[in-house]
Amino acid sequence: MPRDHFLSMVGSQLKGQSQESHGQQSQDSRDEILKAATQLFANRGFHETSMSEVAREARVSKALIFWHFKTKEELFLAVLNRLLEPYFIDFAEESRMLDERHQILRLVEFYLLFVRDHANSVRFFLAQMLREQRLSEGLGEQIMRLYSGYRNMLVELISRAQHRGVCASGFTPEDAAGFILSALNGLMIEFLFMPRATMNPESAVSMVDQWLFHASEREATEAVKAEH
Amino acid sequence: MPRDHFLSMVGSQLKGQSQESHGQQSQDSRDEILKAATQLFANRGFHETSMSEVAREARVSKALIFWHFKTKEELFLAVLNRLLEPYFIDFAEESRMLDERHQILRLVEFYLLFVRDHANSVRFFLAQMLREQRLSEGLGEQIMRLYSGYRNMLVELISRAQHRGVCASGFTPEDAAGFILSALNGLMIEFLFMPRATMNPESAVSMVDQWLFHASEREATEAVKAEH
DNA sequence: AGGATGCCTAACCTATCGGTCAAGGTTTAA
DNA sequence: TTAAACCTTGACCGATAGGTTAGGCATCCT
Repeated sequence: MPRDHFLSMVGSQLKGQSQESHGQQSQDSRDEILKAATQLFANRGFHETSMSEVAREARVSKALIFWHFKTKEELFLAVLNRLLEPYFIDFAEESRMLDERHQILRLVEFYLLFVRDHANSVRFFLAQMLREQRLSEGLGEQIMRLYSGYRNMLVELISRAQHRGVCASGFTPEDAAGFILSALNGLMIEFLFMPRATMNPESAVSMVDQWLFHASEREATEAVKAEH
Repeated sequence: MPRDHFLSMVGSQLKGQSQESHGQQSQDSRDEILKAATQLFANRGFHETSMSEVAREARVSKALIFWHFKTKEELFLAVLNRLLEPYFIDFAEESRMLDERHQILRLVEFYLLFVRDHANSVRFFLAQMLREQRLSEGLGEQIMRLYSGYRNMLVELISRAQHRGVCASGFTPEDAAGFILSALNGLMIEFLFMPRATMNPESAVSMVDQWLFHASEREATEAVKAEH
């Protein structure tokens, strides 16, 4: 059943980038600028970051930035793309061999690990989407696509597991997925805002396992480990 | 057991306000300015809003703003206070007569209704805390106090309910409160980001009721209604 | 050789930013 | 009546914002 590449859509990203192949020497400075800009935008946001700062940080003249990117906004969009890259992974690929239960658990674990490991950019995107709709139209769309892609995977997997009778079925797959996502987002919020929150993905995975598959706590822990 | 006013701390707010009683004529213009500034800051954020804009929106000269507030930052803090006011309510007062179960359910309902009715400022505070730590130090503290006040109420109520034997007790009150808060925050996220999310507080309350008190769905619905 | 093109900079431009100032009108109170 | 305190303004200030321009120095093609 080759519904491949649920989450792999690295192409066709935010509008307004489409950077053609330039010469090699320009690529270096362009990268330096992008690196600096990413750093600054992510830590301070769009309006709080000036082009002069970016230029200084990238050790480049301000005019060069405007040679690479027509406007500040275009630079910002390029940065968004850069930050967004790790969000697109090919999940189906790496978990094709697992049964539904382990795929679900892996998916849950993945969400939390991702938030933990990319806390900075997650925080940035959240703030960006809460504020400044204008600049984030494409971004919001993009992230919503990711989000509903993730949700659909969950729904699909739970549905399959239910049909095979290996999963609790006192609810629709949609409701179950919605519930899990709510819980995950709750954990995310806690992690992003409470400095000392530990955010233990293992215990979350174990709770989902108990809830969906009535696994004992011991079983659940082992299930996580078994995924390598 | 008079642990009064869990959430009532309207006094002692953000540093740097302390507005002495001015004459009456000044109060009007001050309010106009605050109203305009609140509007603008909440929709665009601090750096994206200029004093000239505020002046124009309030139909007042820019200099007058600086007569009322020494700096832009001071104006911003005053706005934060204004936005924060509805967050401080005296919950203990209004629910003293209810038993634990209904207090808990009321508390859960309150959280969701509040987020729904103050979506704009919630969104604003969230964005503000995700970005711009500098300006939000006091704010973050303040909100954390509110948040942990809320959590403590939950913990306390669940604990009492457990001791009276009217509440499921396969977990510590702290864990239960943490779980409920995660769920609530998950719903909040969904509501803030998904335009069409319905965010039905009743069904959430009913789920908590079923979970904590093993109430049937029918009972739970009635319990909510019974609170007036 | 020599122009076309690509990469890069110092200097500059205008608009707007947060903030000040000197002065004028209005109350209040002696 | 008059002076002090309060309220309000237009004009102004230096700094910095995003963005432009003219030109220098490579490199490549012919």
